Amino acid sequence: MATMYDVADRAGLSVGTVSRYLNDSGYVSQSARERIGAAIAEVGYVPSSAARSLTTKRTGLIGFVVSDLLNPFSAELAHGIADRAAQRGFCVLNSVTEGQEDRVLQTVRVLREHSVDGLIITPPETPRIKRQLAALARSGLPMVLIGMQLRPRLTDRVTTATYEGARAATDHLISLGHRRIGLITGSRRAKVAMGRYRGYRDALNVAGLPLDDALVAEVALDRAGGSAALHQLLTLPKPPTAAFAVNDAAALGAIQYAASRDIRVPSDLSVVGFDDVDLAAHSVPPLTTVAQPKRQMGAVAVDLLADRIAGTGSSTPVERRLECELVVRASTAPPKSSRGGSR
Amino acid sequence: MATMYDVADRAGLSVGTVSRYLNDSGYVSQSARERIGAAIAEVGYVPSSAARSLTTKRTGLIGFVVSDLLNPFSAELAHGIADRAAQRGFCVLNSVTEGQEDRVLQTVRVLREHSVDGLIITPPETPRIKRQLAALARSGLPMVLIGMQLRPRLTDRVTTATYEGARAATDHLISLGHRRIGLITGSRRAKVAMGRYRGYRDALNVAGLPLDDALVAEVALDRAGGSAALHQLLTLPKPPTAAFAVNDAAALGAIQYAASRDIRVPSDLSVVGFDDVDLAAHSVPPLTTVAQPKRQMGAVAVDLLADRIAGTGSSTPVERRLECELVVRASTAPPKSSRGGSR
DNA sequence: CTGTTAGCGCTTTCAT
DNA sequence: ATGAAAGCGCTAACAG
Repeated sequence: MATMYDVADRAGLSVGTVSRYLNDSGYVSQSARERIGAAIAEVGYVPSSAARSLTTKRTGLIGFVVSDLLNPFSAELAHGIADRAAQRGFCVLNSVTEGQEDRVLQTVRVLREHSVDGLIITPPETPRIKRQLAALARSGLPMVLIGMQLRPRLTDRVTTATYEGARAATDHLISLGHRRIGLITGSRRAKVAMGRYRGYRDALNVAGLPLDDALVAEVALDRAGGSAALHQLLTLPKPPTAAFAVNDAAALGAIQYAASRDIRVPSDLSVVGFDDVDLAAHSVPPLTTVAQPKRQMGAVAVDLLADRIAGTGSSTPVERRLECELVVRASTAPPKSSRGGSR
Repeated sequence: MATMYDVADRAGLSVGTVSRYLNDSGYVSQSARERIGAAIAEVGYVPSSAARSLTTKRTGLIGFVVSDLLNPFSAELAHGIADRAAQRGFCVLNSVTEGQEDRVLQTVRVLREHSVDGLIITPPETPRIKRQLAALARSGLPMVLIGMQLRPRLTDRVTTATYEGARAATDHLISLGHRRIGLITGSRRAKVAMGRYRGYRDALNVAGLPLDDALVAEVALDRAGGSAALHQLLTLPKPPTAAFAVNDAAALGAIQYAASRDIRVPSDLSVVGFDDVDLAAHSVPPLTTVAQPKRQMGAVAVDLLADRIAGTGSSTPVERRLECELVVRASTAPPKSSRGGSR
């Protein structure tokens, strides 16, 4: 493997000059540039990142810690991260933790041994992890969290406006003319579902609609749960004409249940989901849902991290909140009873 | 950041001893071990990978070049790779090329600049890429290809037994009692489809069934193509009672077409796909299909690569061929005319 | 069993 | 505008 010395020799110059040429630092005459360029090509020189980082203290590597890349959400995130990272001259090391506490910790150690310049993490929110992450942040390792919050804010963070997303979803149903709207959620007390619940509640409030506890079904947020929830909602004395599920899996489960009962979606019942997983576009009917800007979240995370690494950027932790987008597809329509909906 | 010298000082020993301790090479007395262990903890020492790889010429990094991580196939592959890599002490740098020739080349350069110890690649098979890859292989960079073949065999490779998979799929249909089985494929001449076509043909042959050219529909391998193909097959004077599509997208398209024509799958028509994409398990009805052992492919690729990097392993390129598995779900059944099928 | 020392390939003053 | 030389932190060979 050719080194800088080979290039320097071939060009009849010194390594210092070659180095300056490579890094665009200091002066290099035109003739030198040309000779160096030629020499590099001739000897097939490839810089050694190891040697470089030994002196610069930077590796150009960033780590992305995520529970699972099969999940389309994380996969999109990873893409967003990788793309922007490449633009900014970084390579990304993704590591998968399957949501296991010890794997998070272990993976972070491995990443540190590889001297990553920074970390992007979407971690399970366990106390132990939070503690470890806090320690890491204090140690000065640049990092940005996606979604999670750290006790005293010590790192940059990117989140999405799920509250607003949930409101938009509910508003959409309301503007279609629905007056009884079911909510399919996990525990209302769970942090993740919190914002979505509030969005639903406030949308109802603002529209002057009553908040009926019977219309809130708390279930497991998967297909089976969604099915069960809809069953529960439809056996109510006054069943809803629409349902908002706080994730797509549950929404899809609800649609499935409806199909099995010969309830037509959207003519008999409107359904809205949340997340925009890719199945959502292919369900029958295609699901109206709230999309999080996954790609952009990744890009923003990288920007935050890169600035932090470069020493640019605010001295205090930054928080970037990204908008969600309501994607209207075919699972929502005005209720039967009120043809024409609003307006 | 503490260095090995700090540790050595603290322990009252020399860096040589500390290094041996860290690498389990050479002798280190028990008392030394203890003091070093303590010293490391006290100063919070973390080895510098840069310095290490500068001397060892190894980074512990491997690159995975793939067109797209959103695709569940690649995602699974990536998981398989990452898991096994971690076990064998490697970290993986995945880079996405979106199937673009120049991005493959560029990404490989970036990876080389980061001094990866080896590469795992699933590339688009263009001549230019093949040439570049061949050059790379000759340069001595350990690499393993997944799927693709290089002209004179220069690298390790992992493939799957698609021929056998296609035979199994066809045999399944035959054993169910089907006698007229349509094939939905891309160009029979295309390399990828070749093995699958042959598997279909040979299964028919062995069963003593005629190979009817009219039953082979060559179309684009997507949903629309699958739809069109089925339309074509069903307007035949003697339409088939089953169809084998060489990928799931086409199979799903066929099922969709059937649904639109009120043809019941599987009672009126059996359909088999190939790939086992995750939609396959969720289609209506769930699709019988041939699964490739994606996870295992990744693991095997890493093993091959790691051996190559370690200098272990055969001196000539190795090829590992993995079995496919027929996943029987609900899109196949005996034909109406022959209740009970075989036996 | 342990210490010494020469690089590894590059960046970065400091001279020139 | 360019060259010389001192490290960066570690491993490996060699001496002891």
